[in-house]
Amino acid sequence: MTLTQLRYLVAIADAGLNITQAAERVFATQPGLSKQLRHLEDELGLQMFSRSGRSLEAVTPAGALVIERARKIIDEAESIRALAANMRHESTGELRIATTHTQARFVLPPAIAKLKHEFPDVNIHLMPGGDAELLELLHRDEIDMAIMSGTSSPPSGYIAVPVFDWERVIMMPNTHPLTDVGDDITLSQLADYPLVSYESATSPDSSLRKAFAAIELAPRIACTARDADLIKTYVRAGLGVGILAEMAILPEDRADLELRCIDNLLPTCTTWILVRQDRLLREYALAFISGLAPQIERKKLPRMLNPDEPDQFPAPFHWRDLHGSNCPNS
Amino acid sequence: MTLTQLRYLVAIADAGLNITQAAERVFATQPGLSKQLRHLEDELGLQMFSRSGRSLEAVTPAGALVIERARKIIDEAESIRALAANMRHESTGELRIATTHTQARFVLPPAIAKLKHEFPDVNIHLMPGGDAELLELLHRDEIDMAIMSGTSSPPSGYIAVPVFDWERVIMMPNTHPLTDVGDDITLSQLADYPLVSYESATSPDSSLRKAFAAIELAPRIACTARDADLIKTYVRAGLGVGILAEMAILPEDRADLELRCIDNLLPTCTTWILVRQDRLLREYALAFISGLAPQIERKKLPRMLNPDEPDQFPAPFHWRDLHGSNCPNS
DNA sequence: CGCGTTTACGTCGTTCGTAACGATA
DNA sequence: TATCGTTACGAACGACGTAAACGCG
Repeated sequence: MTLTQLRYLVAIADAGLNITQAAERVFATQPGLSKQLRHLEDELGLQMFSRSGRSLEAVTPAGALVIERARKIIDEAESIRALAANMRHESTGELRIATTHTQARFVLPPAIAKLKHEFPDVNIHLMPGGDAELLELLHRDEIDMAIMSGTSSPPSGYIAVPVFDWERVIMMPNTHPLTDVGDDITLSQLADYPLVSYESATSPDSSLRKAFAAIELAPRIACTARDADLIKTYVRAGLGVGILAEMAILPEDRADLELRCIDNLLPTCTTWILVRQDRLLREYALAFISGLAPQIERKKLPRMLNPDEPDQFPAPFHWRDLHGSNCPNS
Repeated sequence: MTLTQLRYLVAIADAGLNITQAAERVFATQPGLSKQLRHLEDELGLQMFSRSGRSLEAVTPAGALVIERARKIIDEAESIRALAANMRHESTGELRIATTHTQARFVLPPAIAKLKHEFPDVNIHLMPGGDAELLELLHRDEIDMAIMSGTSSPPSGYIAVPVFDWERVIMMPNTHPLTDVGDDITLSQLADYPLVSYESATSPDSSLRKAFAAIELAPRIACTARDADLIKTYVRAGLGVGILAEMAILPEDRADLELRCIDNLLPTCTTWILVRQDRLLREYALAFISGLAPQIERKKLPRMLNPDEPDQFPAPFHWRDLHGSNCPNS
């Protein structure tokens, strides 16, 4: 059993049992992986994958157990490498962040700029995606951290660093009938108009749907997008009332769009940074986290990320307390 | 970085930074380990050990972190091998148990006989030792499990399976003055005579000493031994009153020795099986555990030993409830 | 001078890539 | 026929052990 064999094994598992594709991902040749897989299976005396003909069909129960442990091993090995790089005060490397559009476009830029300033030789890769995709990337270890939001508790199985709380606001053209209602708009009034919001609003357990369901109404979602800029475009086009994150509001939006805060209508969201357990982060990744979440002391961060001694994270700030309110009616 | 390098690294650490000795333990040559250590250090770009001249002096802080993770890795690798052997229903292997003399002599024999009957091809190694040595062996991964007892909670950092509860009894020659006192002997009466007990009684935080300290007396320990048979010998020789585990009483002891139960004088002891976390046990090791601790269902055992889902262990039986009482006065 | 580490060197095993082959949809 | 996995083979590398040299107590 070698580390290489285990790395190949999980690569094959992660590539959906396609050895050729797995070989590309680990920068090796397909026969190499085939042979190493066979060697591993010979040594352990059991098949990791069930075969039909020559191609891999499914992961065997035994294989699943082995893969699970193999992941831990390569995780720890990667941690050793990261640890060594940290000890050498190496300031080059990669930082792969998967996140939603709103975070990438409106929240992360200052933190990334700061990071680039402190660590100019770090390559930052931003990967946009929906929540499920982010978790999948994190699980497959293709990213260092995922940054995502939610109204309830964060997904388990990862370390979740609370970054900040935020509210949703509504947005409509100046000419929209709802502008005459005044400052305090209700959910039932909102239910009268088509809405434009994030893709996640289509999920039946989204906080938006649940809020409407609580008063026995259902929102009419005219269209959805992952992209806050697209939502604004459709709102401007008159497709409906936009519901989006307060971070997404730019000063110039106020020129032609009417904003309203609806803090009491929808639950507060929290943005988390998700990190794999037992994965040691590079120095610059820690710097990035504490740059994004200033309530967390930089030097306490390593201990907080250690799953063995679960130090509690401090309560996050509210976005508004740091960046001011975008709400004329609050 | 290879698994071999990591194995060599922890071997060197465990051998007290003596590469030659480490080489013997891993069945390799000393230059081989030297070179692999150097390669690892070169690749990681940092020294695992500080050198003075040509010999290793101490573990560097970075080295300690690496070794810690390396241990996890070889642990997981070992688990994969064990898992594979289990899946193949292989019934050969080694079971290395470190335990105290009392357990080995009076408690384990039936369980070991049963194990040998079920798995005739398993080699069982029993290693006697004091509590500290057992923990050290367990930490160094030279044994599969440690079986030891205590009155308070078990040592942390390991999985502790409670096996059974037991009491201490006192033992003296027929001619001893205390035999006239009657059934209810008190601590202050005991304090009048020299005692013979286990080595652990010399420790200032032993439950024996603490029990005496609670009534502001100190026991006079005439002599101590790890070995219950030795304690009996010295009691027979008239050196003092023996205090030992009720499991250590044999029927023939009643012929020339007087026994008394002192359940209310000293706290109840619990015997635990200690297992390393994240270490997968072989099938026969699980069979041994459930043979020793019948209150634990065999099929629930794997889940209970998984540190991720801490299933509670059932409360252990009392020794007496399974094996009858050795006490004339109870 | 003994103990322990390093260096040097030759051998052996293993890994890896290229290329050809085979099976499958 | 395109795709994917296996087999074959040769080259290169790396690991290992033996033997000798080096420092240190």
